[in-house]
Amino acid sequence: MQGLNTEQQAAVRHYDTPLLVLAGAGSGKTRVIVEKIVHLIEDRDLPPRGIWAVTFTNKAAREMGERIGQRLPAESRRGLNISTFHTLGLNLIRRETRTLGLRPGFTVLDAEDSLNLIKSLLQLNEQAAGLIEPKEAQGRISQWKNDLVAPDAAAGTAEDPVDAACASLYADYARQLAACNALDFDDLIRRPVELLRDDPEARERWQRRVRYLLVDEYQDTNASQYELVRLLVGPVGRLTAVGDDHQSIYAWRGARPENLQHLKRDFPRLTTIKLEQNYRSVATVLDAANQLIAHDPTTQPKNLWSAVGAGESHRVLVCDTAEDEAERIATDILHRHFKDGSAYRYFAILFRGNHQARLIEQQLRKLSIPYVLTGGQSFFERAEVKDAMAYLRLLANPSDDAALLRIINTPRRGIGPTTLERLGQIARERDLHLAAAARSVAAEQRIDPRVRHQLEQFLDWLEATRERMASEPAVEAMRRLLEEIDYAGFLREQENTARAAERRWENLQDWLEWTERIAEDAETGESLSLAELVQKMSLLGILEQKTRDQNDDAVRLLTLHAAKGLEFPHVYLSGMEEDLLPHQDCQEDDRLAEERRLCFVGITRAQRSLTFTLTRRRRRYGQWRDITPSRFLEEIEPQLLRWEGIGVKKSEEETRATAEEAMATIRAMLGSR
DNA sequence: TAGTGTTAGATTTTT
DNA sequence: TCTAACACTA
Repeated sequence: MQGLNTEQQAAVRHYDTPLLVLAGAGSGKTRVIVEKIVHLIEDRDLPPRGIWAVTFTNKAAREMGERIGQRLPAESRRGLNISTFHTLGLNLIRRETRTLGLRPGFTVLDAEDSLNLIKSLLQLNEQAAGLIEPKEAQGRISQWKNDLVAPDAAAGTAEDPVDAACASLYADYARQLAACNALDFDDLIRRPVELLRDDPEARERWQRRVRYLLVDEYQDTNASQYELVRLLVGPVGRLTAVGDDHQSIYAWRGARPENLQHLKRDFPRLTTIKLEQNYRSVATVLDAANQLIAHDPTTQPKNLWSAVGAGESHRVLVCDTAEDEAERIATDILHRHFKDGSAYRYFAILFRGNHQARLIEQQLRKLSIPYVLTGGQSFFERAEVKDAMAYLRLLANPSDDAALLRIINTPRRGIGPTTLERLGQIARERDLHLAAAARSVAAEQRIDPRVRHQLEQFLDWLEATRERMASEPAVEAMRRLLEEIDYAGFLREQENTARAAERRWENLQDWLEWTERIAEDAETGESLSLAELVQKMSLLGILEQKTRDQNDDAVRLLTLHAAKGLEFPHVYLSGMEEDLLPHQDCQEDDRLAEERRLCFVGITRAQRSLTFTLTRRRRRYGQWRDITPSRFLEEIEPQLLRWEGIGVKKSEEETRATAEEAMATIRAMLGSR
């Protein structure tokens, strides 16, 4: 309890009724959750395995685990359940596999697999083909799933042809997933909810297991996640929910910030505690944040204050073009790095859209400023990693059609689209998964003998490998598998340069090491089965370890969304312009309010200094457009802002002069050492 | 199956 | 204006 303020202590101690902690930005909410878990174990004598803490990201779960590790010795925290919503769902499904009508070794499809599946189903569905885009259908189906609407119910409520077509596709999709013994991400929440809702015995079993539940970032829960919370906690409601409606920025993907309000409705004995003392930022940063968020009509008022220090007013840099903006940010950082000796990692540049990062990256590179770009999609989508995963998945689950489709001709085995098309037909006719269809075809005359031979060989090889896997560590088997299919050779064939092939091969080596770590990492110490391993890996994503390695001294580039939960001494908020922030597609009330909160999140990331930047004109889709400063700047009191560069239109020459001046400063500083 | 032409669309994203 | 995904052709 040491070092906690009165409200924080109250939140930690509160036990008998459900609790909602409205935790303002930087108010030490993770600390409260961690201390509360310690309190539950040490003072309330709850067994660790009865305590469940749920987060949204693996990163948050890991951090929480680490912080608990610093507070409690291993033996007193053994069995503690700290995980993401999805991992919690997966674990529940694993224990209830049969009850749910799944076979062991079921697959968890990622978004890309699910999209591919939808694409292929779309072609077959006469009602839907041509009428809808795969992405659109995927989004609609996901919405239904998150709202716990079954396919037939969706069909029943569909109001227009597009909706009806989506509903019909939803039915196909559900059927196909069942046939493949596969689940998508949404199912990891939805299936447990349905089970707990419809099966009183299962519900009781789980409510006994969950003696206390803590949920982080409650404003980000969607309808099914909230339902899962309710069902796990039962009517007694041993629950602490921590959240902040001011930081609700994910409504666009199904989050229901009103779930904060619903808690009062569903748990009448709910107690609410507000945390308003901020431990992160100087006063001027909080002033700006408070003033801005006061304009949000959809959220509850909250007033952040801090004892960190007064702080200065915030600069607003008005730049001519986006190039100019990028350059001024870069030179500014360079200046402050050398002049004030601030490490590069103390700076973060935030933006609304990823495309804005491009120019900034260029400028940083030009000035040799080290940076890391968080988020984006590059590493996640690495084909080589997805291929390897698909092999593992297919070995664990022979009916994983998505995995089979991905790798049956990778590397080339002469099994092209025509063959696959025919296989798909046969599979549908006889109600088989693709591998089984291939097996039955191989024994028949319906397909070109050469292709038939290829198929047979592939299936035999797969079977042999599967048997071997039972008696050998998965990673070893996987190494051998990659040799056998000469994946390295395949990469060399694919890539133009040997270097590129080399790099991708190295990615795979990284992946293998990572796999090995996960295989051993099981809490029990015993190694995981292939199916367990694959399931766990599908939820983790290789992204995790990569970002971890990047603790070096570098400027951070992030989207506003990706910045949530982080803090930096010096923050640059770029593109403070109408149509960018707020984004042009978010002019309607609710969405506009969310844009404002996004800006609020950006501001509250700053510990010591905050710099807004904007341009006068920007190229948009090839057209030059005059820019209006963001309305959000007007919602902050003028005396808090220090505008620089208004009315001064910089010439090319002057721009260059700025850069040269910066370089001269640096040379001087380096020379004087 | 690689190579070329055409067209839409261009926010935020975790699991 | 640029890109990426697709459909079509050789």
